[in-house]
This record gives sequence, C-alpha cells and structure tokens, in this order.
Amino acid sequence: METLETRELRYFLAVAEELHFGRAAQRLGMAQPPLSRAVQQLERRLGVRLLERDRRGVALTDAGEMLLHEGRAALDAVTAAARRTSRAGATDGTGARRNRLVLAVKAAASHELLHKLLDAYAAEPGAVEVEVLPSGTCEQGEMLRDGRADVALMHTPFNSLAGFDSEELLTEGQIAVLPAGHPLAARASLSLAEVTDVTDLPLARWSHDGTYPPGPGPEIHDQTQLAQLIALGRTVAVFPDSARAWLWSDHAAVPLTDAPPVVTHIVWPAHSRSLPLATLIRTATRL
Amino acid sequence: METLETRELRYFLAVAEELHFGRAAQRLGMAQPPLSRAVQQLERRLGVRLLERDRRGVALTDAGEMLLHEGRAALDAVTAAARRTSRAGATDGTGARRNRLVLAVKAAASHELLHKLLDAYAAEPGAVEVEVLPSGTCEQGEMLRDGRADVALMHTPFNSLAGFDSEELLTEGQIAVLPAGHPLAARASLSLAEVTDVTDLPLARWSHDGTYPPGPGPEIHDQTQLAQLIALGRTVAVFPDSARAWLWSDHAAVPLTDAPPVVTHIVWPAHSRSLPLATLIRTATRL
DNA sequence: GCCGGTGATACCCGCCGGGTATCACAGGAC
DNA sequence: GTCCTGTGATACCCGGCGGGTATCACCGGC
Repeated sequence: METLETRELRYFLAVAEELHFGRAAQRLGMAQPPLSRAVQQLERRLGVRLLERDRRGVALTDAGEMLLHEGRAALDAVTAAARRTSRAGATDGTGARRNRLVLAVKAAASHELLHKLLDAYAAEPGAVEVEVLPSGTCEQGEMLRDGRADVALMHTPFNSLAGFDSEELLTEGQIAVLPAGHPLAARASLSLAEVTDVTDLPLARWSHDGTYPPGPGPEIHDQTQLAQLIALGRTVAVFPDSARAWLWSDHAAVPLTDAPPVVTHIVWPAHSRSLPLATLIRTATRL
Repeated sequence: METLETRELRYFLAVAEELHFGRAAQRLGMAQPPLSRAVQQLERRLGVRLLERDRRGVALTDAGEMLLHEGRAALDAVTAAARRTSRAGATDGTGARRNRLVLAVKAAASHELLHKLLDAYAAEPGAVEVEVLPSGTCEQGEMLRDGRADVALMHTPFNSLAGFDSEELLTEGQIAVLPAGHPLAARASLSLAEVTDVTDLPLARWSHDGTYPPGPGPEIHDQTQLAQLIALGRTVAVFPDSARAWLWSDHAAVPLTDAPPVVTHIVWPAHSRSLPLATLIRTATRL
C-alpha cells in the first residue's frame, strides 16, 4: 500500500498552512508547478481529495484537515527521531561519547526546584550532562514532541500533559505581584476577581509568536519587562508562589485565595527508554 | 538540516531488526547493495554511526538503538496519518461521505460493556458508524499508534496506557476458571498463589507472534481452545469477572481474593480532535 | 588452501523530482 | 464588452539519484 514520504508530508503541510500554492512553494524554496504535481500525486496515492481548489485560493477538505493534524504529529515524530539519534551519537572534541539529556524549562520558573533537581541528579551514579533548554512561554510540549528536548518541567494548568508520561513534583499556590505602593498591596489576601478587576492595573498581554491578544494591558515578551512595568505601577501579574524568589523591592506579593494551584510536573515522551532519563525521573520524584 | 525520508527509516528499521543486510534487503524486496548504500547515506546525513559492521553480521550502536525506538514510533505516526486520512475521505458506493470510527477491542472481552456503549452511542445525535476491530491479545496500543484504530478499550494492568489519553469505565475483580470437577472448584475463593501452584493444571501459554514463552502449560492462540482445555481438565485460567458471560457448563468460576482488579478504559491518541470521537468518549464515561 | 558468506564498491540505467514556459480560467476595473 | 491580474494546472526537459547486476575484500571454518 502507500508509503507517504516525509517530503510529501512537508509539501502538503506547507500548502495546508498557507492555503496558497505559490506562497507554499516559496516557503519551501521551490517552484509552484512541481508542488502542485506532488500534492496531486499524494491525493491519488491516498485515494482522497485533500484540497478544494477554487479559482482564487484553496480550502481544506475533511480529509485534508485530518492529514494536517496527523501529519504534523508524524512529522514531529520523524524530526524527533533524527534529532535524538544524532544527539545519541554525538561526541565531544576528544571523541568520547557525550550523552546529554536536554531538559526544557519555562524561562524563569522554579529556580529553586530546578537547582535541587540538578544537584541531586549530578550526585547520582551514571548521571550524564544535563543541558537546560529555556523554552518560550508554553512550548515545552512541542519541544518534547519534535525531539529538541528529552524531558521537561511543566506547570498545570498552563501546560497540557496530554500524550506524555509525567510525575507530580510540587504544588504551590499563586500570588498577585503588585506595585509596592498600591492600595491592594496592603491586603493579606486577594481573590482572582479582585485582581483582574483593578482598572488602573490592566493585566499585561504576552506575545504569542509575534501577535498579542486584544485588551487594554501593555504588550510584553519578557519577564524583566513585566517586572519593570509592575515596579512602575503600570500593571499587575499573577504568579506561582516560587516567583517570590525574583521579586524586587518595589514589588509586593499578596496570596490569592481562589487561584487554581500550580502543579509542577516532570514530563517525558511516553515511549522513552533511556537509563539516564529514568535516573533523572527517579531523582526528581524523590526530592 | 537533515530530512530523514520515511524510505530511509524503513530501510534502517529492516536492517536493525534483522541485523543482516541480506535478509533485510530480501524483506524489503530489493537488492543488498542499494540498501547498504542507503544506510551509509543515512549515517552520513545524521553524522552518526548507527551500525557496527562486523565481518559476520551487524550490531546496533547506542545511536542505532535510539533510532530503532524513535524511528518505529515515527514510522507508526506516518502510517497512522496516511490511514486516518484515507479513512476520513472514504465514501460509500453512493458517493456519500462515510465517516467511520474504528474501535479496537480485545477479542472476547467486555461484551456487556461494549454492547451498552455501542447502543448508547448510536442513539447520540451526530453518531457515525462504529467499526469494531477485534484485536489480538494485547495489540490495541499498536493499533492506535499506527492508525488502524481511532479508539480502543483497554484493560489495565494488561495494557499500558502510556502515551494515550484515557478515561476509566469499569473496575472488576478476577476469577479463576477451573474444570467443573476439580477439587478447587468447590472453594468459595482462592488466592493467586493457590491457582498458579496447582501442578496438575499448568497455566496455558499464549502465542506471541508465533512463539510461545517457555513453561509446562499447553500452547494456545485462541480463547475457544483455552475454554476447551479447561473443560477437559487440562488447565486453569484467570479472567476478569465479566468472563462469566461465556463460561460453559463444564467450567467453574471461583473469585480470586488477591488478584489485582482489572480496570477497563476507553483510550485514544492524545492529539485526537474529532467530534464523533469526543461524542463516543462522552457517551462512554456517562454509562 | 579453498570455499561460503558477510558487507562494500563500481558501474550503469531509467525514473522521477525539480526547473521554465505556458495555459485556462475567473474576477475586477473601466 | 476588453483588458489585466492572479490563481492553479499542464507540457516539456534535464539531471540526479534510487535501484539493479557484477564484483571485490575480508574472514572463519572444514
């Protein structure tokens, strides 16, 4: 039966995302005609219409929608295989095997926990070098899926653990981080509603791949920016307890009574079978 | 950077499984020299030695081991994408869309539950046709992974739910199924140890892709065979409670006190996003 | 020493993936 | 109406590479 080469998958995904053969071809660094032909071949091979060609533009059929989702996952799995394999065979300058573990963590989260974990793991027999890979807002899942990382620290309810194996490490409450002088900063505790309703301190909007959600708050893409804006009395933010570690003297932290607790998990691809990874996980759960 | 075509993956997996270029080439329906060359190209492209070539035979390096595992998963994902896509676009004779759900179930398990589930789902608005795919001993996981199935009923602790999303449906105890005339059949309950220690009734050995684990028990590959052997007083078996439904008059069922409970789950690939599937899952959890 | 069997090499060919040029067609502007 | 524009599809050509056959290099064993 069919084979579905990854080249065809890449081609189809480009077209399905751009919904335009010309732009897709440009993105792929090739001309439009062979791209059209390749997609037609793919459709014939699968015996399925993937795209509804209209005179101006392209639309996905149901089958195309399916291939868009499944194909992304498949392509991620393939590039993950390639990446992990070349990492597994990498050697350092001296030719010695250099078997690293790549751990993806949200940029400025859980310094405390991370420190303890790395120290404890380094003391384990058979520990390998751990490369800490700071990842953007919520992309640890992607990094595990496409092989850029072998294991990650994730935080529910912000990250989804779907499709991975995980172990719970730490549960913490959340705090509101306010300008030190703000009236609410004197309170012993706050509710989520009280924080989101403060009209003089609109919640900041994080950059999601270049675009910002609509709203009144300032646009940021960096935790330091946020800290500064809070210190300047321009906004307020909600963070897990452990964020107290990086607060400035201009900041005030007030516990939130009704915010969902943040649970830190150690997460890895379900099919992983590597001794160093197993050791790291065991170390983590014993903290 | 690299691309890793699925053709190369298939070739490498064949060699890694056979540990022999000649046999692998035969299995792939091609000659040995181009296969050797393809694997060399793959190694160069990844910058990694995958195989340790010895004069007689081949051994996997660590990187090769990694690519064997990751590559299998990746190839499964690719074929899953192909299968699900062509299913999503399949039409019946009249040209009407024929959107089925494929449900994998262990051959003779949970008739009761399955029946209720299918009936309840058929009554839901927007229900599509459900194809029930009887799967071998424990291969529902593979079927979900490579796209032969969209959703499965699995039974812990026999199946592993790793890498999937799941919901619990039903918990049941286990029973020993004995020949009706056997002394132990009169007992009100038994322990696992008592059952496994009965030397005149050695536990049967199930076929695992053509081979059998070592042991004294009879070799079987079919539930009817097992039922017959029990009725003939040649063996004993352990099953979930629901197996009572298919017992013969020559069989006796005795509850086991210390056997782990069997939990039936409904299981699906974590990234699934289909309305019919969501409906089926919701129906199942409401049973 | 010869033979069998391993994987690697050499060489050739045909196919197919990619390129350029062009077409067919639908909307708009006027 | 008649352009013009921009879409995807078609026609055709070429080079590379995937696959084949023949052969080599090597080693273990009878």
